[in-house]
Amino acid sequence: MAKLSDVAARAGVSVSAVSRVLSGDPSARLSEATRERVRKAAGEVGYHPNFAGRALKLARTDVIALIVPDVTNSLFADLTRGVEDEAVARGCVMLLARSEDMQPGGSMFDRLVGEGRVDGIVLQPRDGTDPEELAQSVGVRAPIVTIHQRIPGASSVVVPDARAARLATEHLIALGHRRIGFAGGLAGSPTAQRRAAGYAEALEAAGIAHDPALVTWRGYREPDGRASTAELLALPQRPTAIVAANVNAAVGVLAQARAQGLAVPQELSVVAVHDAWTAAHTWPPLTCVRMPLYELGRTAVSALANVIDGGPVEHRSVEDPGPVLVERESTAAPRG
Amino acid sequence: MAKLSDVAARAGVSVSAVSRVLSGDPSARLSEATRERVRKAAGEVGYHPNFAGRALKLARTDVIALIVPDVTNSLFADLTRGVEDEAVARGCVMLLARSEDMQPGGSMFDRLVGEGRVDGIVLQPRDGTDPEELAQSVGVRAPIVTIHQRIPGASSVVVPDARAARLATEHLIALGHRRIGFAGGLAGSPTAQRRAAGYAEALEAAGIAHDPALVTWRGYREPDGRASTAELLALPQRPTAIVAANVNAAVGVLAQARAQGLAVPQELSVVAVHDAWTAAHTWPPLTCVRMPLYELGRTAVSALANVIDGGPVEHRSVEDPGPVLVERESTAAPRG
DNA sequence: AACACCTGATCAATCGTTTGCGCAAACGGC
DNA sequence: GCCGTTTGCGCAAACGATTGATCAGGTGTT
Repeated sequence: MAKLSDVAARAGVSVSAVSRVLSGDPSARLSEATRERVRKAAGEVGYHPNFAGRALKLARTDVIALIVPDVTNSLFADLTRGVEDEAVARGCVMLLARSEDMQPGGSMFDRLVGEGRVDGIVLQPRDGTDPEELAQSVGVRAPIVTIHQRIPGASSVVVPDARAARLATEHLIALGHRRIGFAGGLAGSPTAQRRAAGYAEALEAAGIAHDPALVTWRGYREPDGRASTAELLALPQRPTAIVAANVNAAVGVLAQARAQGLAVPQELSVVAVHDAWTAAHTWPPLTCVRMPLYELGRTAVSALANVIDGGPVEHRSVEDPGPVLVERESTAAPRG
Repeated sequence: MAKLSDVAARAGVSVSAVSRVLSGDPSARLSEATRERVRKAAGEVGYHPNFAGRALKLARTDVIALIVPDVTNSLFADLTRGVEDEAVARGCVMLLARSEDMQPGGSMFDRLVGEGRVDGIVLQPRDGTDPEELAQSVGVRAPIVTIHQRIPGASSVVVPDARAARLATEHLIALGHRRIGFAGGLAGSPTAQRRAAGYAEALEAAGIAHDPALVTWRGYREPDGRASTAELLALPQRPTAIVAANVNAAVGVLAQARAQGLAVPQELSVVAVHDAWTAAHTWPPLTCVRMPLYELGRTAVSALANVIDGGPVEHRSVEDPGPVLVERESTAAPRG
């Protein structure tokens, strides 16, 4: 692989001259003729700056890591694109890692951060992790921004969870539903709490009494949605509609409804927070509230860049675009 | 961040002594007392070898890249785990990249390979890419192993596609089906051809005539499955069952069947090659042939390690475990 | 007493880039 | 024709880890 000295030899100049030309150093005083010769020589030998040499000198890798609980969750498609687009726009490459082996304090975390392989981290903590404990083990060892959740001492970015859940709930109310269940996330999860709050707001605004029995706290996975639904449908006065706090859980809601012989949307309406590839291919296709996850990714990287550059800890919320309702076929007016 | 010289100062020895102790150099002559002091000092200052320094000296990063067409496809969950497990077992970290911006010759490819950020690449070419062209642009610029598909000059690893399709087809034949459609991948795709061959083998073994009209070549995505199904169901003598060459396409098969008012499995049986999270949550849940994708990942990394160490180009097929049929609810005996 | 030899550890060069500083030559003002 | 400034470029010192060569003492042999 061609190096600076190869280019220098070919162009008949010194290594430092080449370095300055190629990095576009504005303070460099070099004649246009020389610059041209250098660029030509670099092209001819196919020069690419050596990553290790540069990283060693600059103490910067231009790599940022995106760590999510499960890389293959279709919900992360948009997020991933957003992170990558913004990273590329800033001249960085994105390293995607699974958070299973990425528990802070774990050996993988050490390899990334401790060995200086990445400049910073965008971290989506696994649902149900304790923020204090997380902050402890992450320490100040690397610039980090969390998404969906705050941990002490680190920047964070969130999406308008409350607004989204409120939108979903209002959609059901507009259809005429009065008894609406909420299949929520884990009680400890901040996103779950914000979404539950949005649900409550919508009910209150419509003058509907808030019945705690209609709210479950199971989690975001498919079996959680199933369990929540079983619980809600066992109520003496069963709901005519369910807001699922997550699209994966919503798949479980549909499954449980089918298992109990309830037709969706005729006998039970279902609306989910989040949209994903899968949502359009369930039966019936799920009405969803699309969240600005692409922008979440871009914003997170932008916040991370600030921290890397020594900026202060900050907390952002992605407000534009806001959540938007995507109507499919899982919601309808209640019967009778 | 602590460096070698910090450890050396604390232990009262030279930098080289520390390096040798910590890297476990067997040819090093150092007293056990010194070794102990060095290890203690390293632990106290929290030493982690600097990635860039090491990479520069050794011309090795211990990073391998996994490049797939779409990171969020649930089919890649097992593959990803396999690649990562084997990488970690060999002391490497995995860098996961999307192949959209990873077209060989593209800027991202240059950054990974040209700048020496990775030691090698496990590449799953996007379906329908031309092997010749791909080989051209990849060149010999990096150790590379492809999966599912061969390109000239590079090692490759595949799974038993023919056996899998044969297994799926035999399952339908055992249920009593005689007129079986095949919703295949793109005609140019090697995996699609192998699967179609397995389908044909099963028919022949059962003494069923092979009707080319029953075989489509649309692709592996959901809309492709839908289109294939529409085509097959429009046949004068429609099939009673369909083998989908891919689980995503199978979702499309289900959707189209539903759109045409056909009950699955009563009026149409569906079986898919590949298993994934989604397959258990469609309606009805899909009968699938599970492929050894985890082992595919491990094998690919192992083959890549060989190439990196200067070994010859080789082509492997993952035979153990073989494909296995997972019966769910989308297949049944034909009516009447 | 002279010699080789082994042990335990250090010296110094090297990987490829970046960058502060120095040094000529050219230039302009008087 | 002298001096100060600008222009154009090269020298050399980092960055942190690895490793062949080297060296100072101690031990054993003749």
